[in-house]
Amino acid sequence: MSKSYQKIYDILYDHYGPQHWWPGDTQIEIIVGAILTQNTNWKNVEKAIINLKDNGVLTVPALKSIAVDSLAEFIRPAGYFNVKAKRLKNFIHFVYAEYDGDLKMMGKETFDVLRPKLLAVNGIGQETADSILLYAFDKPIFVVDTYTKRILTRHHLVPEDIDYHGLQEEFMAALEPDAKLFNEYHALIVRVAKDFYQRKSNGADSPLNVLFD
DNA sequence: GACCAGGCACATC
DNA sequence: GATGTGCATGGT
Repeated sequence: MSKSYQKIYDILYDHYGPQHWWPGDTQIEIIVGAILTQNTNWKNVEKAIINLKDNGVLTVPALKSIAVDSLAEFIRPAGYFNVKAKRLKNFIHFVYAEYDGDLKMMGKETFDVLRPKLLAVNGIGQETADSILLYAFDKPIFVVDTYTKRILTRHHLVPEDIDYHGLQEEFMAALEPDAKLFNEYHALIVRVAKDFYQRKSNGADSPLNVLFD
């Protein structure tokens, strides 16, 4: 095992235990959440998801039928609601154009075929694509986010100017290509980050602060 | 009231 | 190719 990626994982897992990610029950709920959480607090996303559920819109066909303006109103609490409504629509159009509206069919694609297709959808960038691949379709790909970069650069494990792909390669070269491991690892990183910033605002301290310092 | 939150696309130089 | 900006709500 190169560097200390496994060690960081072990520290986090021993402290927090399994995170049971993604916080969502169905594939479409996971995908919608992945788009809505772009640069947005998860609590706000939850409010939007509840609106969609309560109004019976959290299905692929319902998202196809609903007018983009109505959709935007439902997801208002998640912020950027106009652009995100369009992004959800873009994804749904893609599912119908390529897979006849069938996520199961979509899931049969290998991730090296599916990833570029997702990235071609306007509004789906690298992190969103990888979140969908890993958490909705169980494909073994490591999801990188701003927390991941912050932890590694502050440990001087990677250069400051490393890009998304470089960072992803770091983990995927160092770890077994296991969807379960990648799932848990990313979730733990988000968990420790939230935990840290909350404690920081409370003025408390923790041994895990070394992960951010 | 400023600042941040599990990004992304697009404009401009 | 690098850097800047709009998108927007809700919690601290």
